[in-house]
Amino acid sequence: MNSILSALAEPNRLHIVELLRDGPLTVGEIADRLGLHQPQASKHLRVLSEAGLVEMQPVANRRIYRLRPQPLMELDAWLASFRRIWEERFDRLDEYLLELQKLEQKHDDKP
Amino acid sequence: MNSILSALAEPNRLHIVELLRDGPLTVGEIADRLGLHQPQASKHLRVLSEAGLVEMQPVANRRIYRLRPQPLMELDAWLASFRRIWEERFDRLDEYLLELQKLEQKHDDKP
DNA sequence: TTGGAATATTCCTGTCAAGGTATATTCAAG
DNA sequence: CTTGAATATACCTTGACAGGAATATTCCAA
Repeated sequence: MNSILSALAEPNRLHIVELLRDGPLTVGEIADRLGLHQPQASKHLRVLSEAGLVEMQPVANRRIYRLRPQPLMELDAWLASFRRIWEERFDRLDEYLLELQKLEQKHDDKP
Repeated sequence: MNSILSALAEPNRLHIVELLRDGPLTVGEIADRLGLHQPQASKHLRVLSEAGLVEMQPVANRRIYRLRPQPLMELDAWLASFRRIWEERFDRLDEYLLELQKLEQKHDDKP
């Protein structure tokens, strides 16, 4: 979960993932479209690869990179656990304020 | 989108967000549960706040922090654009290989 | 078999962010 | 008004990471 998020947190890498959403690409094409030098593209792809976000298939000289769905599915599952917050307007602030108040009162009790 | 991801990429901050999923908390409580010093907790909350992931309401001495759904909804929407990839087993690798082959042939044509 | 294209790796450097510590601020209670 | 609790901020140091440039590797074609 964490390696996924930090992989996606880098703007160029996020951009790469978005590029690959439309289909596989070679390193050179990715570097071109992002205006990156080839080594930086390779390095970003390495990070994405270690996070499991992409996989590579060599074809002669080139390396074709494509998305792997699993990490995105994990992220989706994680997000799902928050969905009630916006679907049910789940808040609990009032509840929490009451609890705080109770704690204050207990604190005031002299034993 | 980017500030959201980099905010969540830090393990302690991800943890804070998960804590707040169950309801609002004060800075001190958050620091306690994560085993953080109070200043670090405040700093992480600042980052989360700037990313719009949390909001704060002062109550006397304390600051109560709670989740804000919107950024998580944005993340969800972004993820949605990838959902076809794993729902339809969308791949396009074969397509792409064919395209590559065509390019090779064109490259071989002597004008 | 030699050359050039495509890619990965290495080394260097600068920047940024996180933790630690000290301090400032605000508030309630006595 | 003073004290202590809760929180935010500032400053410093250190480690991680991204970009740049050079180089190694692999493969195809002539």
